[in-house]
Amino acid sequence: MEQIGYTSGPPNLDAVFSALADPTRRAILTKLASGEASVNELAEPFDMSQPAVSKHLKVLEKAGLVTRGTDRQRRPAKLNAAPMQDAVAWLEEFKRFWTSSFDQLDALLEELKKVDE
Amino acid sequence: MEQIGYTSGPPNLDAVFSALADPTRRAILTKLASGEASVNELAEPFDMSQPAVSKHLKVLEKAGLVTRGTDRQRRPAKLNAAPMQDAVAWLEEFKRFWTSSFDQLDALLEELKKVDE
DNA sequence: AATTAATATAACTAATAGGTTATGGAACAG
DNA sequence: CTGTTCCATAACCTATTAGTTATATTAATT
Repeated sequence: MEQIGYTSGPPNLDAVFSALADPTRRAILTKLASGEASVNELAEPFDMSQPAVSKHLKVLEKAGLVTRGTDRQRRPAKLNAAPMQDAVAWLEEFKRFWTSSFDQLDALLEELKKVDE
Repeated sequence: MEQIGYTSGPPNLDAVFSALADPTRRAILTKLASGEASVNELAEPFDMSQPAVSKHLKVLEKAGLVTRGTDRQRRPAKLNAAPMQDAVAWLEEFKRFWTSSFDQLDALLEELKKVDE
């Protein structure tokens, strides 16, 4: 048994990091953190057309960060933060590895000290 | 006094997330976690030309994730993980906010329960 | 001084991103 | 039915990205 990731399917780090690389999309996600929102609601604060926001939502959907519902004519966007765990996991794994390199360096430096004594 | 960020200058989240969105660049960073490396050393494992790697390094430099040194003709790349803290900070802040929204929802649900009693 | 090695830069290409306006379609409201 | 609201899609534009090959630059070697 092998732990593959926190989300179903392969963790698409490219898509997640890429989705997070745009300030409009980060703002959308932040807004969605307080609850579902319709496309128009999301578009309102931005100096941007409705289709532009729809496109951003599609990018977020492909990254798995957003799902869409149905409520009358509205297709409210809902946050799914799970894929962010993939990003966090990569960063933490990186930090762990990086730190261990540092530890090795520390060990090496300790060795060198001993030789000096 | 206000805490602006963990790195000097404005935390360029766009550049950092964008830099991390490419698998080649993540691999380069991972390699650099074990120590400096020359452009050729970095290019070797990839089926990719040297100029392509130089370009990736430039992207990483602009994101502040890599600095370049000088050693004879080599210009070794060195990891600077600090800007990753900006990404981590955004994700943690997001998680915090998201969680608090959940707490609010919990509180609301508790309220609704009470009304039901 | 000439050659080699390591890297950068230029010029080009194809694909993708991020925006626009215009239009289409589904779900209501009257 | 008719019109309106909400959203998606199409077609288009421009800029950026990620790669290429070819060439220039810089430092070391002989």
